[in-house]
Amino acid sequence: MERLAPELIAELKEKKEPDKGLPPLNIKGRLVMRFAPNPNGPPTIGSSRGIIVNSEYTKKYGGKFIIRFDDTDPATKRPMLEAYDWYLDDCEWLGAKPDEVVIASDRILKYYEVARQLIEKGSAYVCFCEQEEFKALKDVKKACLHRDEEIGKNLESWKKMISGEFKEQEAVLRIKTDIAHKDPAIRDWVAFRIIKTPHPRHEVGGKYNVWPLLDFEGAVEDHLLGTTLIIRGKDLADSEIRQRYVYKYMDWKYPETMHWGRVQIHEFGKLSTSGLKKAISEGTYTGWDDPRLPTIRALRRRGIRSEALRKFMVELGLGETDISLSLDTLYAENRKIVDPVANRYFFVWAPVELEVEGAEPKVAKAPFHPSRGEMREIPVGTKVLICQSDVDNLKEGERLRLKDLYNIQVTGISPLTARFIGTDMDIVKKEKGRIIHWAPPDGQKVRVLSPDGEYSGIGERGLEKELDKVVQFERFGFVRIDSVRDDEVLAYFTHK
RNA sequence: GCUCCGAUAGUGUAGCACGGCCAAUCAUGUCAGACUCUCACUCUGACGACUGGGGUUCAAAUCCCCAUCGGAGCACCA
Repeated sequence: MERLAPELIAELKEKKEPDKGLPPLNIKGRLVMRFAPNPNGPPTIGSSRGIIVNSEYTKKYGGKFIIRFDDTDPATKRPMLEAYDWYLDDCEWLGAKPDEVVIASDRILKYYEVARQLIEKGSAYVCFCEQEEFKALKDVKKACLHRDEEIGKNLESWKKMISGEFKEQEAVLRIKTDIAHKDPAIRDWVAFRIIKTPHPRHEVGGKYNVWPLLDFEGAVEDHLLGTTLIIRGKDLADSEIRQRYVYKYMDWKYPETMHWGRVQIHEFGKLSTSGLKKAISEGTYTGWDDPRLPTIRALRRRGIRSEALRKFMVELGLGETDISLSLDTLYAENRKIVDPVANRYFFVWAPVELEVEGAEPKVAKAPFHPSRGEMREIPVGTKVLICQSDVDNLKEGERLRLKDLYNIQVTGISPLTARFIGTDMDIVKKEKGRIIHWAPPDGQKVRVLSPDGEYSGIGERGLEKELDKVVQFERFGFVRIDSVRDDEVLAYFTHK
C-alpha cells in the first residue's frame, strides 16, 4: 500500500491531525487584508481578534496588512485623538505591525469623486425626504420622488450639499439599489449625510460638510486599497449586499468575505465604548488601562504577554457562531509563558502581626524560583506578618511552617500567639503540616490592583528591582510590578 | 413585521464542502491522585456534547425539510 499509493497514506495522516486554529485560505493572487476600526476608543480584546487574525493570515500567506481608520463620523461616534496612536501601538505590541496605515478622514475627496461618478451614471441621487417619510415609503417598496430626479439636477444638489448650502438632515445621497428588494435593509441606502460638527483631527477640522457612511466609505476604500479578503462581523453581513451595488455600478471586483460572530467575555459582560468613556470621566475607572477593563492596554499593564493573546485568538478560529468566552483560557496560556520565568516573592495582604516566642532574628533564604538555585534573602526579627485569611483558619495548638523560615506552634488565637518549635522540614512533611507564607514587619509596602478590587499589604524588600516584570506572589497569584511611588510598590494583578 | 446568519461537553474548538474510519478531536474547566517548603508549575486519571422532530439512505454530527433557541440588519452609528 505504501508503495502503491504513498499520497493516500499522507492524506490519512493529515486527516488524523485536525486543523487547529485558523482555517486555510483558498485565495488566488496576493492577499491584501485590512483591519478597520473607528478610533473612538482604545482597542479592546475584541479588536485584538481582528488585528491578530488579519495579521496572522497576511503573515502566513505573504500578504499585506493594512490598518484603516474608519473615522467618518465626527458627531455620533466621534473619534478620539489619542486612540489613533493607541491602535498603532497596540498593534505593534501584538506583533501585528501594519504594512500601511490609512485614515479615511484624509481621503474624503476620493469618496466625493466616486459619488459624482455614480450620480452621473444615474446610480445615486440626492434625497430630501425626512427619515420617517422615506422609511414609510421604503417599507412598502415605494420610491420617493427624488429617485427619478434628472442627473443634472442631482449633480447640482450634490454640489450644494458639499458647499454647505443645506442644513444637517436636509439632504442625503442615496445609492439606488432595488427599492423592492425583499430585504428592507438593502433598499436605497444612504451613502452621505451632512454633518457640520468639525472633525476632531486638526488636519481635517471643519473642512467638510458632507461625510460618507461606513458602507460607502468602506466600499470605496476596499477597492482603492486592493483588498482581496475581508473578515468582518456577522452584523455587517448586509453591508456586502449593499456595497455590491456600488461595485456593480463602478465595475469593480468585490473582495472575498468571511464573517465571524459576536464575542462576549464573561468577565466583562456588555460594555460599550461610550459607556466606558463616561464611567472613566466620572472616576469609576482609573483610566483606559484600569485592570477591570477589557482593553488591550489594561491587559498589557496587567502583564499579559502578547504571545498568549495571539495564541488565544488564533485558536478561537473563525466561526459564525456568537461566542461567549471566559478569560480563563487566556490566563492559562499566559501562565504557561510566565510561570517558568517569574521570580517568586512573599506578599502578605491584610497583614496580621505575630510575635514568635523563642525565635531568634535571622536572614531567611528562599529561592527566586522553585526550579532554580538563586536565593533571595529576607532579614526578619522575632515578629512576622501573616495573612488575615490564614489566621482565620488557625486552631490553637496547630503546628505549621512559615515557608523558608521555621516551624511554629499556635499557642493562642485571640490574641494570636505562637512559639518557635524548630526548623526541621522533615517533620512538617511527615505531619503534612500547613505551610504559609509571611513577610517581615519592616518590609515593602505593596498595593495590588486587580479586576476584583485592591489588596494592600506588605511584601519583601527587593520588589523594586522587578519593575515592569511579572512576578509571582506565592499563594496569591501573578502580578506585574508597575511602579514605585512614595515607597509603595504598585502592582497589577495578572491572574492566579 | 420583513430579511439574513448560526446551533458539537461548563466554555471555546476539530469533524460537516466529498455520509461509513466518530461509542466524536484538542484546549480550558471541574473533581481525584502524584510531585512540590506556594492554593503556582508539571504528571496521571476521571467527568462531560452532536438542540428537537421528521425525511433521504444499507448507513447521517455530516444531506433535505420543519420546529425551537440564539444573534444580527431594516439608522442621516461603526
